Amino acid sequence: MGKGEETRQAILDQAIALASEVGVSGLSIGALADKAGMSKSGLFAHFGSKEEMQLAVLRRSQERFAEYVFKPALKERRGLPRLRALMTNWLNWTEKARLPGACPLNSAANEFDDQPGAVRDAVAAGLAEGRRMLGNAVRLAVEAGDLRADTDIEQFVFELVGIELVAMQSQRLFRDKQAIPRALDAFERLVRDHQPSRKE
Amino acid sequence: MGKGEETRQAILDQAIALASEVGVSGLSIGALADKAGMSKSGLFAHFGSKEEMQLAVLRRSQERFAEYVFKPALKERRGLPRLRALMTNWLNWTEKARLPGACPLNSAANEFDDQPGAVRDAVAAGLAEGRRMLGNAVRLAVEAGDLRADTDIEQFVFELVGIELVAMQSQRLFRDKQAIPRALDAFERLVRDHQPSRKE
DNA sequence: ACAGAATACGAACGTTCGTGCTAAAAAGTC
DNA sequence: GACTTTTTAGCACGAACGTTCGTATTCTGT
Repeated sequence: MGKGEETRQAILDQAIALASEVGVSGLSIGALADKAGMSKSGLFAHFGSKEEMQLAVLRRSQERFAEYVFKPALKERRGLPRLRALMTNWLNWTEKARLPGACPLNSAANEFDDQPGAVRDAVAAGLAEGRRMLGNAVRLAVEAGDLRADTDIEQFVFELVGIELVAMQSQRLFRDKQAIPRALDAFERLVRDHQPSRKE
Repeated sequence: MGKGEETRQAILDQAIALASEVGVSGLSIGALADKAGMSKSGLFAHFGSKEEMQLAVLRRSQERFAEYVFKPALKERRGLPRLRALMTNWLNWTEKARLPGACPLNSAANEFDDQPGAVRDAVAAGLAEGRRMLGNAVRLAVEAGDLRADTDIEQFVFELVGIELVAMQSQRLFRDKQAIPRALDAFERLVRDHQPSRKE
């Protein structure tokens, strides 16, 4: 890895941290350059445009997300244990990744949902992939017999995402210490509702 | 109502619409002045500072929210019917209010959760009040015997908010037509889980 | 109709925005 | 160690940002 790629990665690490506080659209080249300890134009040269920088930040965020949420969950047994691990990793990942603020992907989802363009597309694709992988974990839980066979997987994922979103709002906006416990309670209720009947 | 107050209200109506597309922090005085058909300085004089304008927009959004979500729900019988009305009104209110984008309060919640200051405080207070009123409706449903007496009201509201948030993300980011039906399904499942036993 | 107040405008402020251009410094290659 | 390529800094640009100020216009009460 040449010097260029090295500093590029360092920039992106700072960028993720900054974006988690001010959002992806609030990420300005000048402020990021200051934080990274280099000149505006020097930093700019790595990306060529602000939009390209935003896309790079999103890609990097997604990598980190996979690293902190999906990868460790693979150690758990397919089915409910893995699904539960996914959920708890998801609820804690920004903290584990030492981000000072919110999940950049989620912030960007709110900022760009009405701004057509490449950034919006990337955000949508990123979150869609997250839902897809979550759906896969749910499907495995069904196949393992941990959830009822007639479970509506998309609906299940839909509700999981809702639990995550409200937990983040409660935690970040209201500083509610009970946010994660409440989210886990909601998760367990959801699972209980889809428990296979005993005789199966 | 003098001329001043009149145009001030007109400005705020435009501001809510614009904020629903670009967010409350993305709301710039110049762009709003263009949209309102007046000069930057003329508009600015109505508020004295950008922050004051943002606070006015939030207050106005909250009024509109109450008008479209809470007020019509009062026509329904206390208990489950009113709660259901609240939920459907909530899921559709931006459309009913003819906002071109998302709920400004929700956007602001994401933008300001890491930006200490008066705006953040106002957003938190606004959403907290929303949760409180929702909690009140849940409590009435418990008292009416529509929900189990041991219902954890805060937890119930928590899950309602989650349903709303994921519905908005699905609708706005993914243009998912099934978002509202899925949200209503989730709501009915939540209600079913808290149904009083038959013999009571 | 007229005086006084309220409201709106245009111009300009200093700053920051994203983005080029050019030259210096650093890194990689032989 | 010289040469080439890559990386960084410096400077400037036009535009937009929030804000101030002085002046013009429009409203309001009498």
